[in-house]
Amino acid sequence: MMEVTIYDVAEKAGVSIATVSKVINNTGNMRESTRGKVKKVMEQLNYQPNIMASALMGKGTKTIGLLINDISNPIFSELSRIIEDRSHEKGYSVIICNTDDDVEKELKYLEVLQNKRVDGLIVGSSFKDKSKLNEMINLNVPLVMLTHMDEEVNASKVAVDDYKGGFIATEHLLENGHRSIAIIAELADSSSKRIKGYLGALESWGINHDPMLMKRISASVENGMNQFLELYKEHVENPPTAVFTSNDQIAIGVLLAAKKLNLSIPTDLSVIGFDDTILAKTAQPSLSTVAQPIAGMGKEVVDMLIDEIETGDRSVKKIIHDPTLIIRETTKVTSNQPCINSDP
Amino acid sequence: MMEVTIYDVAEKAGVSIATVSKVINNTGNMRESTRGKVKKVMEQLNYQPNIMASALMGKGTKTIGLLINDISNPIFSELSRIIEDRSHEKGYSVIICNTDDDVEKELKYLEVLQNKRVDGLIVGSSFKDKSKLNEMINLNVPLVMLTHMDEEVNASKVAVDDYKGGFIATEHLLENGHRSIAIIAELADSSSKRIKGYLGALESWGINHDPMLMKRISASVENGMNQFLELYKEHVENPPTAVFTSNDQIAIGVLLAAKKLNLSIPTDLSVIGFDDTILAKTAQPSLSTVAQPIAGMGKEVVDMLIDEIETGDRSVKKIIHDPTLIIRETTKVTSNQPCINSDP
DNA sequence: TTGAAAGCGCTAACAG
DNA sequence: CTGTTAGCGCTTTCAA
Repeated sequence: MMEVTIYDVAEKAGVSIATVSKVINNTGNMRESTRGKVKKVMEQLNYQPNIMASALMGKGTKTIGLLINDISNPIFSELSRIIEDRSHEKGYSVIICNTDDDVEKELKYLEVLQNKRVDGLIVGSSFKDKSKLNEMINLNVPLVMLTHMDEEVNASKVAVDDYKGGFIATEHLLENGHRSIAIIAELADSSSKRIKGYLGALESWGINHDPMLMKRISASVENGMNQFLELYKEHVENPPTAVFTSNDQIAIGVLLAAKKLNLSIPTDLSVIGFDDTILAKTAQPSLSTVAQPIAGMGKEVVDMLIDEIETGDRSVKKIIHDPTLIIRETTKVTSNQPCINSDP
Repeated sequence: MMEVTIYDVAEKAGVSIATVSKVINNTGNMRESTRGKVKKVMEQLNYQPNIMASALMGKGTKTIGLLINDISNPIFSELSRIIEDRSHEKGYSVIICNTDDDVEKELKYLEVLQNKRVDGLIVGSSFKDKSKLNEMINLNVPLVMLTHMDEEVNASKVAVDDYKGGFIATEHLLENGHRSIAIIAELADSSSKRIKGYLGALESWGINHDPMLMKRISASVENGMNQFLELYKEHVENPPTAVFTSNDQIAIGVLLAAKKLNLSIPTDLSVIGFDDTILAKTAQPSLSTVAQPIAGMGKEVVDMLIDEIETGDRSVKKIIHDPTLIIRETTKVTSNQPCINSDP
């Protein structure tokens, strides 16, 4: 059951291994008949070039590393799907790494990826140790950031304008008459920008921000639910009429909590999420949210990375997409009456 | 920015590369002081052994291939998370491949994975070309099937008892008084077993199966919705009172369709899904479903595979899990009145 | 206890 | 147009 090597095809085709190598890589000149003969033998023998060997010779591994927080989070699984598809189309495989926003894991994965000699990296998690990332960049490893716009990292990036996303979400709520708007955000860099957008919108409407209405948690449906339950308990006498969450998972949690509390949506409580994942579309009532152009971003990020890999061009590019407000049922104004204004 | 190699370490430590190799692999005997000295130098130089080179020498690549239909499907993203975690714990990386149940892609990925010399394969999609899989097995490639129990493939497997799952879901519906139960199943092997379970339950209750109530589609929320809309149109005068779907996504689609049709759940229509993904938990009303022990299965499958890889033991093992019926709101009997019986 | 040397499968000058 | 040859970084006898 020995692997068939370049020597086997060379022998069977009656040529040298150099010739075979040339037909594999489509390089050099040679008689068409020779090329054809070799190709035929390769097929007959079902020959598969050993990437390890060619990688050893300085060719790439045709593999990229994808660092994300957690693939089971719909935003990441949807992104990963696009990324894997596009990479595969272009002849690359992708190794996934779930960092869980954990410094140890981030470093460990970077190390693993490094000694597997991946051709490039897509960093889709808010990396804790930016210096390590810059170190990789200095090592000339192609690397592009996805979704996270850390200015400290000197790499190409594709992301959505998080500030704007937070702003339009909050503004939408304000336009619907809400004045007491809570925010539950996850503990990640991108969320900070969304929070700033929220703050910015409040300010531009001249509304004071109540720090008690801002909570930070790690992203999960359950945490979202528990956090809102708690927040509500803290404000029973004067609960917020709307809540903006930094992602859909948390928003779904809020919806679940609202159900427990017997609050009707959107009358008693309006909710708006972020990401426009499948969860937003399938929620009942369907979830208003801020959409990121997932498909486009996923494609761009691999195109940028592969371009860096193949051309060697390391110039830093940034693509920032505008987020889109998706209004669904959780923020619909059901009557002409705006929500009860809880402004003092 | 040259890579540091075993030669650099050897030179700086004043030993031969053979010695360095031995400390890398923790093999051979040598003076403790030598080992310590070499280790120190490796750290100083931040030396990372090149896996390509050692793979060339017949050592593994510490990489496994994961073939699934579509990572953006929650059941697969949840499974992948577990699988990647466990693999990483054991020192392996995982390359994901979305086959989309497409023969071409399956074959293409197999080829790619093969010439990347992955150490083993987890096949979590219903592979069309079983012979190709058996071919890999004959090539002595460690391979374990996940979720799919194709008897034609001679490999170890971990799966859930799909027949039983279909049976208990349907039986639950029957116990709730339903007699006209539709089934919408995806076009995959595992679904066939679920369908057989459905048929078996009907039969054991002496209910005739109406072929018009059975539909096959590819899995997605949208397809589920459209299919149910169509099915309903075909049966306006006498619609089914319950529907069993072969996965949660389709069930969510049915829920969405029911909303459009103004059917109240579970009174007018009861729905039960399969998989117990996040979609089932967050649906409103929450979705009854058949749970697979995702976490356990994910762990088992990598443990089995890595065991095959590392021990060389190719004996075929099968682990079949019992599914669990999860009753939530979409099949709750809300009053003492059972559903209207549409039996002739 | 250590090292010299052969070779894994492939690429890339360089010769012929 | 084709082949010879010298490595790529590592592992593994085998000898010292």
